[in-house]
Amino acid sequence: MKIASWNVNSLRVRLPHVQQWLDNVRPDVLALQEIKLTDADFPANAFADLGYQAICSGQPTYNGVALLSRDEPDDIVTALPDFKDPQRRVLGAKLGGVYVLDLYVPNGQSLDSDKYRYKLDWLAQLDGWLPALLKQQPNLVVLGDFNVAPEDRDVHDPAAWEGQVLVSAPEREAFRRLLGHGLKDSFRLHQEGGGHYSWWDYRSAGYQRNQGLRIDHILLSAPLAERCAAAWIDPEPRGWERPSDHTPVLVELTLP
DNA sequence: ATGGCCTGCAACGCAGGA
Repeated sequence: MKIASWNVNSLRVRLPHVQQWLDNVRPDVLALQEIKLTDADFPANAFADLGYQAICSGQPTYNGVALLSRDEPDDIVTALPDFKDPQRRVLGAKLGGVYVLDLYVPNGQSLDSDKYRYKLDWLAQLDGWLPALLKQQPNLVVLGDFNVAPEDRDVHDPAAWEGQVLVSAPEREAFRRLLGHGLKDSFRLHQEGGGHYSWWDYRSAGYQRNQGLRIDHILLSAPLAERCAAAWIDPEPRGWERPSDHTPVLVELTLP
């Protein structure tokens, strides 16, 4: 079972890339973030033509998440429990033998911003939910745009980024707390080295110079981590014409 | 060099991203 995550930075603009990539890679599940459109405008037919069922939690202009799957989605959730939030950043569903929780974690903007506080509160709320969710759904995949580079090896220039949003100590601690529930960062099950990124700034030719961050992640509960045959980043779409600033991240699970 | 670029919405610049 191949599962992927991609922040597309506007599904309206990126639909041709998503279609092309699905056709090339044929994942069983693709989780999208920053679709930036409403449920009414979601292009479900385009995905149906490629053999994917789709569910979506969208809003105008900002945020928005979606799940594309070959299997019928079940047990759908569209928000963190007990967390009033008009921003659409959460979509969970049982797909085949696994439960996939698609997240678009708040960016935080800067350490002195209200949005940073919101980001930390949001991550704390997620942290509080995980024990119950793991109990309900032992085969759990928590994936998406976490907007956190967990370690310095996930940052092209740690000195330049030190203390900034996406790498600050409280954000990294929040990320480590998620792993404390037994979730594994799938990429690090298979790759120890640095220089592997999922996002490159549009400015300053970041992609061409491989100056990026690894902020998109696929976390696996213990039973799935044991069955993780591969985890990788596909940088190719970032090099296409008019790309998203993120590129897809993937895992291959060997399910019984 | 504390900005560069991209998107959406609306209005001819802003908010937001990361």
